[in-house]
Amino acid sequence: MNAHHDLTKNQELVFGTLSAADGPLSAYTILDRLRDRGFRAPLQVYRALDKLTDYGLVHRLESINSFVACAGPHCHGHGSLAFAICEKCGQVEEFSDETVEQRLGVWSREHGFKPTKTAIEIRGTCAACLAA
Amino acid sequence: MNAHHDLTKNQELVFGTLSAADGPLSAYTILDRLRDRGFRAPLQVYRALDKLTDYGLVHRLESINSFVACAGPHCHGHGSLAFAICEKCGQVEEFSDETVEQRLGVWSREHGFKPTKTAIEIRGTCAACLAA
DNA sequence: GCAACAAATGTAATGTTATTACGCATGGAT
DNA sequence: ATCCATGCGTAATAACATTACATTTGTTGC
Repeated sequence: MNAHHDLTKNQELVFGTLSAADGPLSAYTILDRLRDRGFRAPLQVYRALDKLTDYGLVHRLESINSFVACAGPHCHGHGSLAFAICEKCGQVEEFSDETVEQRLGVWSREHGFKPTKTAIEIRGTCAACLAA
Repeated sequence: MNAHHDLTKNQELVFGTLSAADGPLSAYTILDRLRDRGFRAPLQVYRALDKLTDYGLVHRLESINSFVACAGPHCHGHGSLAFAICEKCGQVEEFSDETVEQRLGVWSREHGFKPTKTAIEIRGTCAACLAA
């Protein structure tokens, strides 16, 4: 589940759209951008997104109901990524922190909680927007 | 913004509903539970929830579009709370971790990012459900 | 008290996000 | 060739959230 997947046509289109975008997109925005490639229904997008997130190629930003292409190879092998989302410009920075992961892991172990998916999302204003 | 607020009638009703619930509720579930108290429209709920979250009495769980009453006094004075959400039974545990907060704060400072709201949500299976 | 202003409310309509249901097509594996 | 898993197309609907506008209530200063 970690390396080059053979994406289907729809998955390729959705992934391409997300990769080309300069920020996160909602499923419906993706749909709109793929209308002239034959997309007609939300489900076509959601199905592709499901697989792409399974593969780890795409991340869902829970707090803004949007999706981003994975920032790079660094995100593989990490249990939990973190995102900083600028509410001014919409840009997202993806990062991970060993210590944070570890602390959340400790909490889970101590409480007998078995985690499957972790969301860490900081909303605020990015450096560029603060400067402007 | 930290102590005993005078809640309005609607805020009281919504807060009461959330406090009485044994887990997170969606806005529409709250609406349904308050129909016989005169609630008719989603906005009545959303408006109350906005204030209650401002006051820190209620937290929004971004990853499941739901709301919970604050677990206790410990949550005041914390920048970022964390939640463990059981996908089996729907129970939520609220906690905070100094180290996690600190690490995310460090990242923000180092990247010139000014955070306003942070969501940390672990989804998985709780101890009780694992035992069953 | 009362005018002026801010906050909260009621209601309707609409916008946005996500899923269910059903049938068909495709591509291996036996 | 049949079976089965996966993917696809389409329509309908469910679930979540906001905008707009009119009215009421509450507070402040006079």
